Amino acid sequence: MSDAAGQDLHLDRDTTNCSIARTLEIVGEKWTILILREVWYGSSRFSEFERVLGCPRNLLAERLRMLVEQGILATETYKEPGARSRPKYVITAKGMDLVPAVMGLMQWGDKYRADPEGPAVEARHRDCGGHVDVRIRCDRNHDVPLDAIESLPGPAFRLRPTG
Amino acid sequence: MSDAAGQDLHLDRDTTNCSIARTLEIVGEKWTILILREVWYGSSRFSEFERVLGCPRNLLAERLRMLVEQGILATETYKEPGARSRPKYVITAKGMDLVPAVMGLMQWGDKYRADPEGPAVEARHRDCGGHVDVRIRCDRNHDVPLDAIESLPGPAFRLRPTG
DNA sequence: TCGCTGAGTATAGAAAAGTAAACTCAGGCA
DNA sequence: TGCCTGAGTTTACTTTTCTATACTCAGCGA
Repeated sequence: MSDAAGQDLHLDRDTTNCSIARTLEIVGEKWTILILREVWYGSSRFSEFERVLGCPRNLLAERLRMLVEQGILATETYKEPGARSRPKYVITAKGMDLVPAVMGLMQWGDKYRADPEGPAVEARHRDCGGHVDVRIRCDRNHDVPLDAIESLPGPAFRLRPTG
Repeated sequence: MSDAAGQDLHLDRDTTNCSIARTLEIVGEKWTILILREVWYGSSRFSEFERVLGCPRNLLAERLRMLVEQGILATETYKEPGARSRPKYVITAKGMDLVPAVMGLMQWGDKYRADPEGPAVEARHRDCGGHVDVRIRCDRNHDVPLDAIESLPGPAFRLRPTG
């Protein structure tokens, strides 16, 4: 964004260790974030995901497998009376850490793509009932406006191998 | 997340007006977020995107067209001395509002998928140099821990048409 | 032991998305 | 006039996703 960033994060940087791209490798496929949304809203069973998402079962199974493999969801078992034990999916701490990203998407949709009445779902602070939103802060506790964020090369910054 | 949310945001809700899904309709396709990342890091020209992303031109053209159509990017012209005017792409306020979502993805990648040395890019507060991160706050200015967020039906909440 | 149920797997055909490479087009300049 | 360049378009091919349906498998209860 800044001139400094523009100069330093230049066109020859190695983009293979980009944190954004690496996250998208895991959650960037269709359905994945929507599955997390449903977990977050309270679903945990295969049939629940299938019903509310209306997504193909083979893709659902594949995405769930990947999310478990990545430690974003974990499997537990549940047992309805008179039925055998079956697996269910619960979110892990690693999965919870995706909440800010997903809430960021939600906040943008609320602002630019909501129905005239407003959003379909509201996020609130359980303790005080206040409406929550996603903000950028710095470690000196300033609220950082979007245009005051500067992107600089970090410790793993590399140039692209020439060729 | 909460029991209340689990009860209310149930399996028969209408998911067609979900803000997360609607945002993903626009930025959920491959390359789109990476294009925004590059705009954010300072690129603006077709050839710059192509070079740093290594993505196919037809998709790049299509994604840029969509981002402009959605008002996330805008076209301007630039002119190198001795060359004719050509288009370039700049981010709009609507596009800047996607920064929290993208920084959320970045933050997760920094935490769980970074190289041993650390992240490739660091975001800082331009005014104080402090490292920035994405946080959830409520409108009474509490810092909201991820497990204290409650999702409730909003004004546009609807049940799915039965059938 | 038989049927039922939730949670999948298997498979096949159609549509959408992605990739690679060749081609176009406009205008400045030699 | 003809060449060069950035910014695309076109086309052909491959891969991924989607849809639909059929099938499996384990264990509880009748």
